Amino acid sequence: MNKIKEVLQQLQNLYDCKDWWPVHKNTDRFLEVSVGAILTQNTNWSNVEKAINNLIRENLLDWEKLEKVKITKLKECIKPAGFYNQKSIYIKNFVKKVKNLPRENVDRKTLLSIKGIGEETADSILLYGLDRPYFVVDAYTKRLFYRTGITGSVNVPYKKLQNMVMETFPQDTETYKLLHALIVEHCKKYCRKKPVCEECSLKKICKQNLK
DNA sequence: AGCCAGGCCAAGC
DNA sequence: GCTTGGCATGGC
Repeated sequence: MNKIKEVLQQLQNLYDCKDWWPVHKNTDRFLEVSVGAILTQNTNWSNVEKAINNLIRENLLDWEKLEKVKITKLKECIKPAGFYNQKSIYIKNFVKKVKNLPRENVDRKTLLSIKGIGEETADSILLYGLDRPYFVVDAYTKRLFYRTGITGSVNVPYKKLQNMVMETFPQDTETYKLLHALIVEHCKKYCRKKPVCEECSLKKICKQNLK
């Protein structure tokens, strides 16, 4: 039997996740998701929220405004999200490249050509900002897949993990949003860096338990 | 008081 | 191609 199906189906039985990338009302979803995806690189979401709220308060969550705003001002706003020197440049790079592109022309390759946007950030933007069917692989995914025995190493290349999911499940945006949400939910609660295996519902099927 | 969080890039093998 | 170090804040 397929381990990846077993684990993810189990998660579906456990959690009731909704459409989950948080966005504010009356904002450009594509822009807000993109900025959020950059800001959340190796960063806790609560810090990202502070940064996004600063941007909204300063009326800067807007393509034109972001392009024109002084870098020092941008840094000030996003400071709570950490790594603000590089992230401010990443946001500028993104806005400059994408602002005048028709959205149907924004594809994975385009995003990856922007300095500051790697595979996970690109796929997050595509899935949550543009409703394109790309499964997002993150640190949680790698960790969960490794510990449960879906993969044999923590260091499986991004594309390989993504393909595993995309070949196993329907190529459908709602499916990929749900699966990612389930993984995050479970890993935040149980499959943390320091795992809480005793209370974990995957205990019976997880490789960790067989040791 | 450390450790951790929804990565990415550049430099060095 | 793969590994390593640097980047920064706020919450627990």
